[in-house]
Amino acid sequence: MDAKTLCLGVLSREPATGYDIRKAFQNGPFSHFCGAGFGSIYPALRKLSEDGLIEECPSSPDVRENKKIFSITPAGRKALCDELANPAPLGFEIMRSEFMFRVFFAHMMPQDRIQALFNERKALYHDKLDIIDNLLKKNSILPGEKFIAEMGKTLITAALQFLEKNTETLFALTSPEIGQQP
Amino acid sequence: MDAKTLCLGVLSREPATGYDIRKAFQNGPFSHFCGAGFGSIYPALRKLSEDGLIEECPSSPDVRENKKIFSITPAGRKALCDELANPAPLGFEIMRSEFMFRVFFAHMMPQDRIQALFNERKALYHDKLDIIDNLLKKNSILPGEKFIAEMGKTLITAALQFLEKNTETLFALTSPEIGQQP
DNA sequence: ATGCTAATGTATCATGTCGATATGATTTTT
DNA sequence: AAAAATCATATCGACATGATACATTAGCAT
Repeated sequence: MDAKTLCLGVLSREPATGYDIRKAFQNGPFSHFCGAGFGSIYPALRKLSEDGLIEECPSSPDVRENKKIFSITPAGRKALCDELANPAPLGFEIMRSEFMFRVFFAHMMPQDRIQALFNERKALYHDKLDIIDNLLKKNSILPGEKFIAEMGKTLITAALQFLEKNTETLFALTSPEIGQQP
Repeated sequence: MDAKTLCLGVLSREPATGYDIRKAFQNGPFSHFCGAGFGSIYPALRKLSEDGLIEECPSSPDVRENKKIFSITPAGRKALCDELANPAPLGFEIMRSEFMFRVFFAHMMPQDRIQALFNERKALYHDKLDIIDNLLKKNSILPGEKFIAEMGKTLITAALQFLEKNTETLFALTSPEIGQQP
């Protein structure tokens, strides 16, 4: 699932600029299961444009110059449908967590540093929950979108609860004084 | 958190070949929260070697020729500790799921295709649970490792339960006959 | 024995992605 | 009116990914 398909997916909902698309990945409805940066988005938009899957909306006086609003074309919508229905085995299901990597090596870290990690991670989970809760408040939400938002909420809530329940257990098992052990 | 640090982390547990490291990311104790392919691992091992953070074990007659077993050096262990204790804000916490991306657009897909997706994803979750359960059976497991394995188990179980509980809800909300809607 | 398949192992390449950065316009705050 | 935040496009180097190539070893069936 490359950046082109991701952008096409975002644009299938409503016309948007490259900037808007990035927001959809950062804070928006896609933020908890996919993403892309400018370095992927702008090249993708160029290619999609060349292939006629999206097109630039005609400039209008009330829109800032050199701001490019793209909308999906019928061909683009078909391409997205085809890609979605593609029966090839599911590709990525990737969980990458620097938090987990660090906690994995808890025995090599000073305990106050682990504590800080936990607090930081809990705060981030709360932020993500807020984003999702806002999504769920919209009444225009489609079934698939709703399902995925609720799935995200469930997973993040589970992570949060796990952290809250098991923090003390971990601390009890790691000695406070151990920091560097070369 | 780059490939070098990831490899260093794996090697801090026991000496390993590039191939072993990849297995640790694919099926091993790191498989549910980080990863890297050969294209990242071998260059990382070369650089770590150049920097003296790991070293190649001397060849022995009972080990196959041109098989390179690396072990972490004291300098490498120190570098890992420093990196782990680094108080810079946590970097990645990335969830990328092609499954979620597709289900998000459930209204554009034939219902039997969604059903197939669900089954495929459930099977993968079960595989991952098996891997983690095997990790938890080892009695040499360290506290951090155990914590992360149990966190992974919790998250995957939550995902699985969510899918099982809510499949029917989603199906009820998406019309069976809708496939392509251009 | 012999052939066959799967697993082990190192390595590289084209392509794509990430994070940082540059640049400037517009809006909001002070 | 100045300052700060946000909006918006774009590119660059460094790195990651997935595919592929190639060779060895182990198991195992015929």
